Amino acid sequence: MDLNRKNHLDARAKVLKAMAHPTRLFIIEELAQEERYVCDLTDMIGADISTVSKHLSVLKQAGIVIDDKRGNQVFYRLRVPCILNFFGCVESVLESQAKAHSAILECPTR
Amino acid sequence: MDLNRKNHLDARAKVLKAMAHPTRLFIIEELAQEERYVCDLTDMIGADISTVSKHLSVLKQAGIVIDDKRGNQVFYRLRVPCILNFFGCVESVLESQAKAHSAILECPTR
DNA sequence: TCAGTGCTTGGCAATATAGCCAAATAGCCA
DNA sequence: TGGCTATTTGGCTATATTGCCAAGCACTGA
Repeated sequence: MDLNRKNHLDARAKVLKAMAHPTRLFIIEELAQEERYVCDLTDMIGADISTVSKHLSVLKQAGIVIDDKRGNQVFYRLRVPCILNFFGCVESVLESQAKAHSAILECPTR
Repeated sequence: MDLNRKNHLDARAKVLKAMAHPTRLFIIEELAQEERYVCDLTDMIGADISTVSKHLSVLKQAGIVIDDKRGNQVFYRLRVPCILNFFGCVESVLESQAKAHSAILECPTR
């Protein structure tokens, strides 16, 4: 396989991997509504604050969110607002699982 | 967090997780062109056939591909052809990493 | 029925991830 | 300065993932 292509696949896989966790998807959805600071998210998620902080750091590393320190709070927001457009097709996959096992599906029109 | 929402996040995370590997992204791209059988893909990827078979099984479990046995070959194809639409936004994330670190980006028009 | 091809599964070692607690850091305000 | 709040980092254990080899299974064709 072409090295250039390999690098590209690696880069895309990293972004997807960062998104591929329920807590991080939750964070992405919330940040799509409005920016939040860490304690905010921690209350909603109900995990240890250090756990939430680490999830945020994964998302930041992947370039999905950016942080903004104000006083002693750190606010996070989406760096790429379209990130949720993403899910039209994920939803199709999920619907397909609920349906007949061999069908090839139409794509959603968005 | 609402249990219903949690289940939904779990389900979406599973699909993303299945996609979040360079070899599996490669397979998805190839299958977007045309169906392939396992040896085909193995040659292109250059890993052990058992490794490729396991990647295919991950994609199948996630509902992303379906298999079709003909003779003693197994052909795979995408179950949800739109899966590649997915990447417009992933590309934005990648471009954003190449650019100024704090910018909020426009979404691609597709 | 037997050998050969194509694919999957089991088992293993190496590596990565998740989540908690405790400790460290940074900024605020008295 | 000292104490407080908000957040990150280090360290740990439990668990999951990856990729190889070897073994097994399914189909084909002589």
